[in-house]
Amino acid sequence: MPRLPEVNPVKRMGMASDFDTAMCPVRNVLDHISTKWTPLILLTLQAGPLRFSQLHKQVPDISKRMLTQSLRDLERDGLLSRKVFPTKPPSVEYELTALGASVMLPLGALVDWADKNFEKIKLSRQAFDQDNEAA
Amino acid sequence: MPRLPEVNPVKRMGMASDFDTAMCPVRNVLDHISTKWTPLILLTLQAGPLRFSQLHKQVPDISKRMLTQSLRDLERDGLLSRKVFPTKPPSVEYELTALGASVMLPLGALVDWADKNFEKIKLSRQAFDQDNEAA
DNA sequence: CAGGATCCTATTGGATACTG
DNA sequence: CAGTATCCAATAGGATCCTG
Repeated sequence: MPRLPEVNPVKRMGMASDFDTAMCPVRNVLDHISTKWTPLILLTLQAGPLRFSQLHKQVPDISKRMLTQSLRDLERDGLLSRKVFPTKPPSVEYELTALGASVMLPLGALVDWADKNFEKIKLSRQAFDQDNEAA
Repeated sequence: MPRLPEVNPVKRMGMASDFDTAMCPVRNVLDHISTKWTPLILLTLQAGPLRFSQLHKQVPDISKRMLTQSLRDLERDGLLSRKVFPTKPPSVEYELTALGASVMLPLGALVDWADKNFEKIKLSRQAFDQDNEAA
């Protein structure tokens, strides 16, 4: 997903642009929600507001760089709020907004689905890989 | 997302592995469902089975390469079936499985959410970008 | 503490050409 | 038709160092 300057890259110039991806909510919204990290972050914040370092500990394996970037994306989309407390050293608290909380309904359902069907999927993968051992 | 050999890359050796990502359904399942293309493909197949070329036309902008790869992934996870008809030239039909159909409930809800909140999100982005024009 | 900046590697993914 | 193979450009993302 591109960062801030959301341009519409029409690759095949002169071909009378076929489809405006910037107009498509599925692409435009889901691309931000369904990255490697965002579901984990949103899920973690569902229990309540957390500071940067707390999040860093609770989301396994994420780097500071990606955490910062993901948090900025989510803040920009209005899914969470960022409050800076002028302590020294500063502390910053992240919290789901109403919009962010609202996405957790469908997103939570998807996570539940993943939980319930994980075994089934692993079996399917095994079977598929065995069939393709004609390599 | 890695292809077939799903190994667990423990980067910091000797550090007593902290977290097994292969055990986490959110990572393991959602990473496959929430890519750039999979939601579009599943959504398209919801209306009924389609052949490769039909899918290629109906999913905007996807390349043959990525379509093939995404279809393989979804087949491996058991979300869709692939039926080859021995015609000449061959035709191949893709269809949602029961499992694939079942994921469309939460996934469809997420898409609906994206639709409903797209405007709100675009406004939030505008506001955010304007505030940050202190660059 | 919460990041920003930089560097560098790995992965993603498009374009193109070829095949049963 | 439905891919596979190859090459190459763009992006993601980790590691490290620096700062108010």
